[in-house]
Amino acid sequence: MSSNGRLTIHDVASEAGVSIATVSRVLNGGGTVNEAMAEKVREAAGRLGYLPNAAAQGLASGAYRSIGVVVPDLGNPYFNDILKSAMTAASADGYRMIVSDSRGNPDEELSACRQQLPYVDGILLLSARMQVTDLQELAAQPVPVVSVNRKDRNVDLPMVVADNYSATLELCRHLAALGHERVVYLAGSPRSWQNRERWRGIKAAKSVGITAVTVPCDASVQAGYDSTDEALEHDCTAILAFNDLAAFGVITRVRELGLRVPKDISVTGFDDIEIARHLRPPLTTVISPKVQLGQGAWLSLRAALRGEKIPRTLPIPSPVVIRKSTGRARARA
Amino acid sequence: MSSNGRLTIHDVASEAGVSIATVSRVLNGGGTVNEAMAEKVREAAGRLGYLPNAAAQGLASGAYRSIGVVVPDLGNPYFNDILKSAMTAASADGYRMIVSDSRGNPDEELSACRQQLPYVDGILLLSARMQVTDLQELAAQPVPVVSVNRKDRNVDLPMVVADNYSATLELCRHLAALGHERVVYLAGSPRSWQNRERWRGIKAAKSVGITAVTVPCDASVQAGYDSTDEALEHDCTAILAFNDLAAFGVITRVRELGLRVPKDISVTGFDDIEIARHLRPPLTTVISPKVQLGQGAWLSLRAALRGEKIPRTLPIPSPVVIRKSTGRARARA
DNA sequence: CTGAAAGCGCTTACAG
DNA sequence: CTGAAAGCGCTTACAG
Repeated sequence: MSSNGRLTIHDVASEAGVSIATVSRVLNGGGTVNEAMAEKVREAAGRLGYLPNAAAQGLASGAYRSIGVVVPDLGNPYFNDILKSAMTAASADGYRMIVSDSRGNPDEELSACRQQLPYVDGILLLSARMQVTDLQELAAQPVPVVSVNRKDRNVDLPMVVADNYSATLELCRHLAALGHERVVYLAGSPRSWQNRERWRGIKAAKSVGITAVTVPCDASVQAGYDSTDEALEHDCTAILAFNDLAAFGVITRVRELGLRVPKDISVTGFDDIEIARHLRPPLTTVISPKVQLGQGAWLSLRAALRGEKIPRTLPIPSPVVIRKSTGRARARA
Repeated sequence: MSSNGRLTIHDVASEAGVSIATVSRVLNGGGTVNEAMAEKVREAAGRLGYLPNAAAQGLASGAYRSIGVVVPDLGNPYFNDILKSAMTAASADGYRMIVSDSRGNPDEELSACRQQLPYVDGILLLSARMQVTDLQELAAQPVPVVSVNRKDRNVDLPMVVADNYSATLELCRHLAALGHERVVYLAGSPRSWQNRERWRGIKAAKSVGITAVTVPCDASVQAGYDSTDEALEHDCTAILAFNDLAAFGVITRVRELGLRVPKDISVTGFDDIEIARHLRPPLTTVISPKVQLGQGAWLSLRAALRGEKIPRTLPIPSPVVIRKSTGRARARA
């Protein structure tokens, strides 16, 4: 046993009376080993409770079996659900995850990636907010990187994205069919690709007769609550919130003002988090395919690690869920 | 540059015309180095964009600068908030985190810890559900482990815990003062230490005249919703939900049944997540000190890494927040 | 102050 | 089939 009290491959080797090379072969399935010997090794390893040092394995083999994940905000359930799904898939393949929180800061995002590069096999980038040139820098280095929910035509990286644009356009079609013409979009962060895509979808809805204005907001209940008064000044019949949390805030405030949802005003969210269907009225929203995004991200990264050819963009559909927070447009003032 | 395309310390050394030992000293501040030489090294490292391989550093120095974190459910915002807070503190000290999700499974919890042991400097265990004997096994090995929100008198581990017992007792005192006598506790997982502590607090409230029965529930909106009918059969005047999400479900269901909160029945939660104050009525709950738990966990672990003596238990107060979902008890049937 | 060398715990050609 | 040895990219006594 080494001085710091942890077992090494030498302990197992001497316990089993074989060389460390044999121990390594038995435990990793490399080469062929005499079955009796193999059994002795397994037995010794089991008795001692030996587990190989991953850092040493990585160094020796050149494969660390670990991937770095950079997240804008670990406190946001949306990212956590994607992270969880990716982690489940990755750990089934024997990979562990080193997680960094960039606190929504583009610089920290890049520096976290750079730091991880020398000792991970690949990197998963969730909703990257860094500059295009920084993304290009990452695309140029030898460690595979997969970008989730951020697409850029000028970046050569596998990109797994929810189809925010089509989803939002679909949401608008639903509103148009209910007679809505003038809506307000409560926007998320301008650095967020998803926010830009949603706004693009809303603008495209002009083709179905929807005119929209933007009011700055954010991805929280409080932000939705706070932005509602300004939204209502625009004499709209529907408010499209950046996400479900903000929509929750909108509904709370709208009711405080004595208005009814959806009779006086329709409200929509985005993501379909658990509480969406429990709100009163239940929220019309868009299902953000978090599980598929996480799995797709891992599958893309794994393919890249194996040197397989993969499509540059993997768009994942985001279906609209119509509930009770949207209804026929009232006549405007 | 090595064959896999990543820079090594040798690249920097030859670029700067010095030995790798000198590069190491300059970059780590070990020993004294001639300033002109040091400048050349820094310049070369900067120009090449060199970053040391953490696995190699860990192997050579015996300190991996990484800690393992085992979480029951990465999809639960409660754990994420603690994780985020601990990560912020740890990364300020130069430590990274390897995160494992045990999916609420005690066996996976233990095996995740065992796997991490050979290549991390310490382990953070959130709301461990494993058996006492397994915890004892972890306490016995050389890598420091800190347990968050799980206390056991028979385990010799630093334990950072929210004072669930006192908080729940306090919550009951508040209800007693409003005339409540008979309440229902919608319980969380029986494997959860926090659940057991909350129930202990409620039982202790017998001293202030509160009688309670337990109805099985869980930590989600849906579970709260589903358990409400059974709770109401117990002819109580207040329902104490395991957490805020469940309380949300309770309120939704109670209103569907035509009852008013708090006029007909009082409802409380636990955690004070963001939506708690946005519910109608705003929820009386308990602040779960997630930030302090995360920070406290890191400080304890850091102290252990430094070999400092630390108190075995660090209890963190959980203040009650009284809002509008609790009111005077109605006369019972 | 600086460098050559040993060593961290593994894997993997290379001999035999 | 098995072991001795080189090497992964670093750090750190040890000489000088």
